[in-house]
Amino acid sequence: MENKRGIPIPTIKRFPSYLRLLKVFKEEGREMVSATMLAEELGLKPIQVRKDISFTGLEGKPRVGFEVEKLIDAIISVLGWDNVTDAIIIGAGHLGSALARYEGFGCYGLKIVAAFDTAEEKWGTGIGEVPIYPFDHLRQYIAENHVNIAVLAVPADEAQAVADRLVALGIMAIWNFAPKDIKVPSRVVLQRTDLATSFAVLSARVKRVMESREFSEEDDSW
Amino acid sequence: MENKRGIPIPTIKRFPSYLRLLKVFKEEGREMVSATMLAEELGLKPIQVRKDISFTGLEGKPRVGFEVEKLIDAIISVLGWDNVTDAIIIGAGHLGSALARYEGFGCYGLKIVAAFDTAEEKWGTGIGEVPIYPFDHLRQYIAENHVNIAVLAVPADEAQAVADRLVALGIMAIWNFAPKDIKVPSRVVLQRTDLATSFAVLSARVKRVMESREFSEEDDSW
DNA sequence: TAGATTGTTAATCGATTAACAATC
DNA sequence: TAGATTGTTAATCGATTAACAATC
Repeated sequence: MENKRGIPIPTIKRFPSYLRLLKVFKEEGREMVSATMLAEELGLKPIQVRKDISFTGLEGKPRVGFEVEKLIDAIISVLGWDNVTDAIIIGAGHLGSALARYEGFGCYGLKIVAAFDTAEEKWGTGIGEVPIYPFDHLRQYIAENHVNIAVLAVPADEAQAVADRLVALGIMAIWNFAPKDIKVPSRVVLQRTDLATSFAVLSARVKRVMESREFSEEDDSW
Repeated sequence: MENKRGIPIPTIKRFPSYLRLLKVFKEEGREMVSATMLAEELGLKPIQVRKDISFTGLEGKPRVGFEVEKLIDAIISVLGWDNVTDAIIIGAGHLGSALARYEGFGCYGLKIVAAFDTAEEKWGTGIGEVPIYPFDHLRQYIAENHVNIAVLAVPADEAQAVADRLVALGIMAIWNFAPKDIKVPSRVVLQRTDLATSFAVLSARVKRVMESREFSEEDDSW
């Protein structure tokens, strides 16, 4: 049974890694897999993997583990990746285009159906299979195609204004790639993928390693 | 004073948001800012902002807050963004190219100095200012230019092999954008930016909202 | 001065990890 | 059977939050 708060975010974040690995195992014809083995491959602790899996509700067999296929289905199900969801990309610049072409989204049940941009010369063209429309078509497109998710890939200084507009048009979730913290009403799901955040963690860890190396060198002189 | 483990990762992750906002304030000519105000703007709690700032070692003034400029410097310093670090991009596909062109890296003290790709037709060309070299030049380039950080933007099935090679060539940190969990020795800093992880959180939250809406509808019938 | 804000210490909360009985 | 693995319950750990004295 799920707890009131639902599955913990850290667990959710580990699910895609499990899923990728499980798909490899399935390809290899493996039918059962133990938490121990998954943990080994992903550099996690077995108990953590077991705990994570328990949130899917799937039960394993002592001594053998879990059915690969059922585990895949269970994870896909809790993530809500079993139904394809349409999404639009706002901003067809370098990043927006790269995202529009990204094939991995298919695995997540995400389908990019259109891109929108202010640049007139892009209208009517496309990024791979994804057509590019003018900004002004947003309202009509969202209404006609029942799009719930928008991927925001516009410059930082336009992000808030565009988000406001998306919210006004009834968008339910915004995946924000702009390097800007935007505000949306609480009913709208806002997810950030911020390069700065990710790089900050890397920087801090690199800095720590450098400093510990300096210390070791100093220690040598003793 | 820093604790033994260093600054908590959640705090590190919030620093870039503070930094962006502080720069806006600086632009506007504001000299002092309170934790209360930063919290308000970013949707955080004042106490959390104060706690985070305390890790920089900067002291504020009761009633007024912190000096904007000093706070900016303090955050840049703890993140290690005060010195420019050279980095190379491995893989000049759509994502690699978008990353190579990304201007925001400058603010983080990150400079992309070269890209490497296996595709012969790309050699000698460039992405914006960034030259593209063949894979075989990696060893020489890293040795001659003392590059410590590599941005990995290759297909998932090549990621591990390329990472192994980078590690062998003495790379200190790998920023992995490939949708694959790779293994590196513990001395190498590995940072993932995984679209699947980010989207998983979004999906789970969207799913939760949808389910709660279903419940509300059911509730209506009572 | 009065009151907003800081910084510290303690309480709370949530996730991870440990311990261990149940199971095949 | 013996032993590896599961699932649960309790302990630990770390981050967030609350409470409050200190300060300008």
